[in-house]
Amino acid sequence: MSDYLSQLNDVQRQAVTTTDGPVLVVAGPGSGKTRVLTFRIAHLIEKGVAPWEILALTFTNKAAKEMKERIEKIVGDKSDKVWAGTFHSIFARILRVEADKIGYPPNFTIYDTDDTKSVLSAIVKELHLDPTAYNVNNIRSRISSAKSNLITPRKYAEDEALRLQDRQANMPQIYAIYEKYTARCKRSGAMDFDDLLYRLYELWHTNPDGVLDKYRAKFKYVLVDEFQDTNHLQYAIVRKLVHYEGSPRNICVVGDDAQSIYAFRGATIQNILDFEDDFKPFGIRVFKLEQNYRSTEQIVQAANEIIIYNKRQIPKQIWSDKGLGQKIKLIKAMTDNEEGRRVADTIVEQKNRYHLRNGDIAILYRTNAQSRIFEEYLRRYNLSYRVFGGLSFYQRKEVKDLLAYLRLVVNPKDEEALRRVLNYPRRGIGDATLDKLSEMAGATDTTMWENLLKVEASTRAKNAIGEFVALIQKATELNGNAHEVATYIAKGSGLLSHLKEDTTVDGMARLENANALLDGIKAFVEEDLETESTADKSLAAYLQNIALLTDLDQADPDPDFITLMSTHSAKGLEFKSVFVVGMEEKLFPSYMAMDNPEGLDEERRLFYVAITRAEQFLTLTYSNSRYRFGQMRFNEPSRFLEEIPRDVLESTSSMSPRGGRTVTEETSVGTPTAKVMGNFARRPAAPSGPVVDPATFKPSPSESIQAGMRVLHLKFGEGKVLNVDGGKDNRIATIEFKDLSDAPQKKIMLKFAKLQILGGEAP
DNA sequence: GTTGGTATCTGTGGA
DNA sequence: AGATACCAAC
Repeated sequence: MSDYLSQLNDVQRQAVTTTDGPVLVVAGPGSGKTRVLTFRIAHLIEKGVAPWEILALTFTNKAAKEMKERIEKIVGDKSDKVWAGTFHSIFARILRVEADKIGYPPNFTIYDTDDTKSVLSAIVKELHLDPTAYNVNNIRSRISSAKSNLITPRKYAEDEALRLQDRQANMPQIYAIYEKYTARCKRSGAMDFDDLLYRLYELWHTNPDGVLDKYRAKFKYVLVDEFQDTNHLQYAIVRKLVHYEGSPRNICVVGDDAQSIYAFRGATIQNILDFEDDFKPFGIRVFKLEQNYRSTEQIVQAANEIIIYNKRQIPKQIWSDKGLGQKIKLIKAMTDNEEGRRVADTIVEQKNRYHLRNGDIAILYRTNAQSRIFEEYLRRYNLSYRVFGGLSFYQRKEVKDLLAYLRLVVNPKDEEALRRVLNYPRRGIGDATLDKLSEMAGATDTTMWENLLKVEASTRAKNAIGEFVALIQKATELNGNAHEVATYIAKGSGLLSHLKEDTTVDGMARLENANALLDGIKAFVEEDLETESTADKSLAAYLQNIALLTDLDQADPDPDFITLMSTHSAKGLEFKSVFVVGMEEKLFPSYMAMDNPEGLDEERRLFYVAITRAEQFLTLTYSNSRYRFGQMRFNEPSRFLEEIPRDVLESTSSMSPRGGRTVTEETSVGTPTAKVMGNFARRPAAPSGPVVDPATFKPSPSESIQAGMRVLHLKFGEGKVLNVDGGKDNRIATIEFKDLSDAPQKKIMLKFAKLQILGGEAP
């Protein structure tokens, strides 16, 4: 397969074939980013680079999976050997091998967010702190961001600025919690999600036995996807690997500042800027992918104009040649219920009129909690759908309980697992005993497990503990595969019979879930048994396999389903028809982000991500009222709706008389939508920009715009055309606006531009 | 220690 | 509204 290069445009091809030295690819939505990444890897392999010398890091399992599949299509089986995966999974893989060098067992447990929160609340209790002031979510995010910025517990304690912030937030003891939490994780042989990064950094930084040099020699080519979503720590790790004296610096990062949506967990687009600076002395090449192959022009135009409202961005102009396409549809509903019904109605209509399949359609929302109403209507209309995100299978209580037993068999130090199941199902070991155990462990720096048989307790408790320990030990001695051990535990612990006792509907669902987990373990043991006789089918291997999974990986009986997911998880996906729902103030943008400009910009980027998922049809919906916190709330339409250019909007409004049918009136295309926009809360337009009175504004034909002219723009006011680039349909003007102090120069696509010529001729 | 009731908080996003 | 946290009674 060598004609793959012909499937690329010029810039893409350069990004693929510039294999050596540092490369930054700025990739707009739908610009073929994954294609560039996968072709680049394939190209490296064809050039003779060994697959295992290539490291490709992504953010989500989904992205990693897609990348691997696409590489396989080009180079075949060799693709297996490429180190492609999420930051967390690749780093976990390395850490398992090197664990002993940093004082961890190779079978270390990975704590998920729930485990972390549970450890934290135990610590808050032990330190006799007020749990209302010490909110575990807040503590967790403080600790997480400390780790992401390479601040150790000791440094934290010495950092006056951080300590002051904590005092002001009424949580002066965070530093102590951080220290205790770190110690407890280590004692439990456990790492949380941040530790998977942090400990790898520590490993490479301290470099015991020259371990870093080993990986530097191994990974000759490094690629990072979604670079705009990396945090300081992730970049520090990557830099350790490729940025050193004598390194060939074969690193390629791909990202889009406009799609950075994880600042809330420490991601920073500063990394892109730093990357440019760090590698400038080493001949960095920058490629911008600006052609969008996904969406029709009006969707691209809307996206371009929205993102202009953001303060900081890398200048680029995304364009499409897919034709104007359909206008963006706007649906206004009176209630959240009506919103659900009308989205379902529109889906039925689109399916009929355009012959769309369910799989062509997605409903995107800001918060997972919004999915319920859409589910109800889709079910009522008999439309097959699937909800992604939210409570995943592995987060359900009954699944976590069984998993906790299994974790304990693999790693008896795991305190969280022990706390979870020592008295579940009930066997008469209460909080008092648990507290005593914890205290003993803390005092002697041993694990709770080691103290189980020594602890002072009632006869009943002591007997129960004895049986419990015997059960776990016996499971360990079984030495069977994952499924044998799991079945033994599920029965022997009384967990299954306990679940069977509950005959309510919910109770039966729980039993089913526990059985589904056992089935899943069985499938794990049996898969590829013939082909890979050497594959590790132990319980430890199973747990490692699932620890970093998020989505429910069940085969769907009906593969043609409508996708329901959060705007965050939609990144990287595309659908013919996309519904972005709940376009309301305090919801999208989220109330959490509304009070600061950075937060608002991130919400806007999130909206940008959402609308650029659409290939042909984009529908935005909002509701006047919705239930939140069990109460009816009234919200204004989202400010983002106002930022969409009116001439790409088509609007539909409705009245739903009590018990009556929906009356739908379509506003004709092209009519100025003042009537609709009149419903919006009025807000100043562009940040600090002047607003031109639309009544007196008369746009000139775009062909007549030439360099040197003075022009008027509806949002940015008066400016001077510095130059005009590109030909025919895709002429792009660089214009300096005198009233925009921050970033006066804007690139504007003339085809869509609303510019009025004020004077000044082409020289 | 367990049970059952009431009070309280939560409800961005994800590996 | 729904889950969890907490408290008094057994």
